[in-house]
Amino acid sequence: MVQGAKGGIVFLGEYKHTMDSKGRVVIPSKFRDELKQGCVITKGQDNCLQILTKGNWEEEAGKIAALPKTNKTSRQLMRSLFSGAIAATIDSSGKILIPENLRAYSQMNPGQSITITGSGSLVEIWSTKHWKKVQLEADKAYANINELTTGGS
Amino acid sequence: MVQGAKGGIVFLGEYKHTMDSKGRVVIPSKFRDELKQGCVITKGQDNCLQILTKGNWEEEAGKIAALPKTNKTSRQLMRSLFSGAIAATIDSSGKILIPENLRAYSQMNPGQSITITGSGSLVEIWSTKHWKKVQLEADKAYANINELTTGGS
DNA sequence: TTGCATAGTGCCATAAAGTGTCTTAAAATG
DNA sequence: CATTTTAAGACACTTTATGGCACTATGCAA
Repeated sequence: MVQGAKGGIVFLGEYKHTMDSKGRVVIPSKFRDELKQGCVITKGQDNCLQILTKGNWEEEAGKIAALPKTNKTSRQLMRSLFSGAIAATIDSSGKILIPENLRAYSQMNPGQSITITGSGSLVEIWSTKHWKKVQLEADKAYANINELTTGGS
Repeated sequence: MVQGAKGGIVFLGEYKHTMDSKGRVVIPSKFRDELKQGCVITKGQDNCLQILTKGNWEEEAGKIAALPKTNKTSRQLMRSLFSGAIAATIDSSGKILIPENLRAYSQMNPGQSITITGSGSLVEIWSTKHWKKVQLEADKAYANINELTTGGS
């Protein structure tokens, strides 16, 4: 809920771009203002990557970092979250570099099409090939939810 | 805990490097600034090595050293921690030497691939072979937690 | 002691990866 | 339709990773 504070749901839309030969992608101009003070890229569900604002990241990471290191599960959570994350900044032409391990995770390759989607409080990046599949499922789920919550606010 | 405060979560990402023929490894450039004033390498959990900043080491070691020496378990803990630790400095080309006893502990050999991961307040070094296993487990643990706390907060 | 073997250190050359910036073309805006 | 903004690709430049080589320090044996 805290993450809803200030400008919670700010990222909307779907954008198709191309990863350049060095593994960089252009961030849609509508997202840049929110992200330009710094952001963190993490591994998301279903092989996508997520871009979090600095604020959202700190909230998320803070929770995990506060866990006791003596506990094995805590250590695993830290390893998974922190090793799969990277701080990034948008360069003067609106691009960010996706590190090699995250490219591998999300199956993005230089020269290929990627899709960037706004997802409320965060941004997701997908290989376009993968996005198409996921989108179908998402639309289907949305139709179901609609039935369940008919008229829902 | 001090590490949770502000600059606590500074080490992020996953880097694959090679141990050179003399047992040295390159520290990823993103970690160097934080470590260049001196760091300590220790035996970590799960057969990894950890690199702590000087500050974190002193904090950690202080806690252990404060334990009652009359207690056998405390004495063992001290021996294990202090005998397995070594102060290190990053050389002019970004490398540190991993002493032979720590290489043995973590099963790293000259010429082989090692993986260096950021884990929030500390850095971990793994033989790549070993990391792959640990990473799977860690990701699984993270996915489980994520399901339970969907949406966070 | 001297010589030898081994471990550790420092530095350099090369190649690969990452970064910054510019140009052109396409798209959006008014 | 004119103007502005954005995406894509190209290129030069910088930084980083790796391997090699030479030098030093240390311990051991002859």
